[in-house]
Amino acid sequence: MDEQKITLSITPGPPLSLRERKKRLTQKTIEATALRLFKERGYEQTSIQDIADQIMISSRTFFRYFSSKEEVLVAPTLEVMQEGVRYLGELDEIDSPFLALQAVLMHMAGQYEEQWEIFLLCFQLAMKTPQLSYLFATSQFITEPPLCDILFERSAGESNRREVRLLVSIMMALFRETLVQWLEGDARGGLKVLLRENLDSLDYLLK
Amino acid sequence: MDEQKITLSITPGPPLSLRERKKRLTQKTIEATALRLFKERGYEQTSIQDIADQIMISSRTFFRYFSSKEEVLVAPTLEVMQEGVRYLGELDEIDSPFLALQAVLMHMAGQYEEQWEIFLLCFQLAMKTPQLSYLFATSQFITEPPLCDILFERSAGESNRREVRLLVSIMMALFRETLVQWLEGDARGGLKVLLRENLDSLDYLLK
DNA sequence: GATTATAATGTCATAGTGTGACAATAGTCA
DNA sequence: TGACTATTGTCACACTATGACATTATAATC
Repeated sequence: MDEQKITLSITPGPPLSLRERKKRLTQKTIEATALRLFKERGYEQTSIQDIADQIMISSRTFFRYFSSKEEVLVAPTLEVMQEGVRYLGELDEIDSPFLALQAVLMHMAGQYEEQWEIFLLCFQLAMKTPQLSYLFATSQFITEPPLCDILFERSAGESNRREVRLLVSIMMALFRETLVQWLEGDARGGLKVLLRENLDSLDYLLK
Repeated sequence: MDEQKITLSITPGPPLSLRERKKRLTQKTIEATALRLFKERGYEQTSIQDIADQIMISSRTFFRYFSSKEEVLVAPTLEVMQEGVRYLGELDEIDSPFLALQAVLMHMAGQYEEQWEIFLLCFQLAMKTPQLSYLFATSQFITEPPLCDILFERSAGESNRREVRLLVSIMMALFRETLVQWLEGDARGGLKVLLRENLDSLDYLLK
């Protein structure tokens, strides 16, 4: 399992320089340490200084990797979303935007399932801290525009921009709701299965 | 028009005490002043102290009315959403959750149209400040649960909780997207008309 | 391998957000 | 008027976030 992960992270680009490797390491170390402390003491009870002290960096360095304290919690979601965008861009042919999006969501669901522990932790932290409840929406605003662009380009003629945006926002909402339902059940069971169920419910719900 | 507004705000409850009237006044004064300064100087360039100085209150008092600087921008939206919840609760009969929600959204659209200047300003501020882009989603998390509760109670037997939540989150996403489309066009034209169009698009979009 | 260039980090100073504790003031009700 | 309570102001404080500049580590060139 570990080998596969390593392979996956090496594939893009030439062998990483020492600098790059160190940067990724500190980034991941910050993320892991922050999440651990958030879990142990709570989000608000953990200061940037606490995190920085644990791994012997200055608090200034923290902000060079994450633009805010909250971003640590958003980062994992953002990565999955960007992977989803990449996936859509590499689809061979886009017959229907609706079906293409379904494939993208399924792909993202797979990512969530792989790293379910991290996402469950982020979710539980967000639930405990009202200030963070918007956390799931934030990635959406970054992800929707590129998804719309790709879909509009690749399926032109069939649909206009307004409709594509509407479709994407609805599908992302469905995905977010599915995700929440899954995490509320402590990520037990398959996210993909739940997603399939909710997609199938669409037909008769909107009558 | 003004009389109608006054009537509406007096109707619930007995005549307001001096204290209550003063509280509402300062609340609205803070909101109006903050929005004006945000517009003039920009959101980040306006400190709480700036706002407090303008109306001669202490910055401490600001935080007694708004729990954060951002909340000033969310407050107007929140009011509309709460009004939407109230409206749903007072519907005579809920034949279909889907149709009931359409009525709620139309009602909320009316509120937005009435105060379009405020919402347009909030939208434009959110667009200029990346940190605020999530702003539209935040009200959603407060609104969706009560909507779901009412719908589930009043239409029991026909649908389960999972499906109701799915429906609500999708409809709210549709509304949010419609709202953004409207505000991007500087709130010209009717929001209700646009909402009707987007609702009608639903059928063939999800195929 | 020593020597520049450059990227990353640390240090310091600072503006601003948000909160608790308590004193001072204003409104309420007898 | 006087006692009671809600609201506000003052003060102190911890924390977030950023700019400027010095310091250290890596990269690249000879």
